[in-house]
Amino acid sequence: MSLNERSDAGPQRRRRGAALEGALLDAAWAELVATGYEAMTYDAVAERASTSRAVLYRRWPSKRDLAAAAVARVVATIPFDTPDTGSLRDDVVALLHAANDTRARIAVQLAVRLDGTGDDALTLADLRTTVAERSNTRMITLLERAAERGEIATADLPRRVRNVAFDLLGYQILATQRAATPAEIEEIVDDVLLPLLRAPR
Amino acid sequence: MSLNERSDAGPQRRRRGAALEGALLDAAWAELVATGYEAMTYDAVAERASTSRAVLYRRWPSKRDLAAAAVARVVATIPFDTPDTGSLRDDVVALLHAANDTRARIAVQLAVRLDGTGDDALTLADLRTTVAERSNTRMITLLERAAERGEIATADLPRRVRNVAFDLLGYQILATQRAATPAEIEEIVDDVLLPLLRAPR
DNA sequence: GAGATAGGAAACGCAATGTCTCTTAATGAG
DNA sequence: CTCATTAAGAGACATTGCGTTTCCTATCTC
Repeated sequence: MSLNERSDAGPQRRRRGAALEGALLDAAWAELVATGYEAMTYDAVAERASTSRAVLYRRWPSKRDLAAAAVARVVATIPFDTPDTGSLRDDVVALLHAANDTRARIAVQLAVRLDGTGDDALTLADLRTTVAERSNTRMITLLERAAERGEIATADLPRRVRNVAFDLLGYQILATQRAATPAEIEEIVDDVLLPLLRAPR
Repeated sequence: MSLNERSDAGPQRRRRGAALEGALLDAAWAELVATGYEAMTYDAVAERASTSRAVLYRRWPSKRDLAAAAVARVVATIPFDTPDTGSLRDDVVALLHAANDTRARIAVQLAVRLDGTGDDALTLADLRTTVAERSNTRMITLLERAAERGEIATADLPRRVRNVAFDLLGYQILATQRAATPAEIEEIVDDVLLPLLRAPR
């Protein structure tokens, strides 16, 4: 007969500080993934985190604050390495696949949904800026490598051009409410980005 | 002492049928514009339309249905003519300006937000398809004219290329939660679309 | 006129939000 | 170790919006 130590363990201990906050945001994230933003409730998050709603309200005065904090924390964990395949096409395809990750997708969808005004708008602007800057710097690196290899004439391109692949992926995700398929990613790169980069200027 | 005829007028008359439905959707649209989807309530719409919530529920069983119907009705009123300026660049800029209209913007934002499943997903898919098809057919016309004028080599282009301007505009609107500026529209056309159309294939 | 339909009003129940009070676990200082 | 402070967790309460139902009666057709 097995002895379940967990259910017979000593009295429950209260979490405090960072450990508690981590557990709260984990629960909020799990609820977002499981049911979406619309259906997420303070009650559900509190129950999932084994806490009371007052604990949540003490930190995040609104549902959007809580959701934004949960997503911001998860976005920071996305492995967003800079690929180096030796070919620009394959580099960008790999980078777009990383951006197609569930975490990034939910972040994009949420950022668009929460068109906040007031204090929380700063959090959302930060979230969008963070995602944009991370993709932007990596795209610049890929373009510079390609220029060095002679694949493209120059890496000195308008911002619109540098961003076009990510913007199209972002729109794809938002318009379809699902992750992009590998074929869709290749379309973006093969039909739009590569011809655009090779266009005479 | 003034006599206020309106308050002393005969008994209020009930609206019926199409007249009532128009008034309901007008009110829903006004509420969407004034406060956004999140803050829109059945109570507010009913009050704005001087009706009861039951009247709304008899037609639209959920908030999203009501919002979608209001937006679909307004989208149909957008003057979405096909420009003919004699220059592809100016044609596309004009077309993007039309798509930047408040009505279209709110439609795009709402379509993305209401990631429906079940019966109402059809309404939303229709809304997205309607907007996409209208822009798509006009873009094809502009491209064909440009090819005839010799501005571009061919109008026979991948779907991704034909759609790139509208996709980028859509993403611009969603990412910033505001209408695109004229400069942003020109960027899309001058930095991305035109070079892409002239790229060798 | 009668009968059918549906608009409008009011009431009800439920769930989620938002708030408050109280008990007590947990931590740090002395 | 004790004591004081902080805040976690529980529970209760009020409000609001959603969703529904019932009833009265305006409106239309025959």
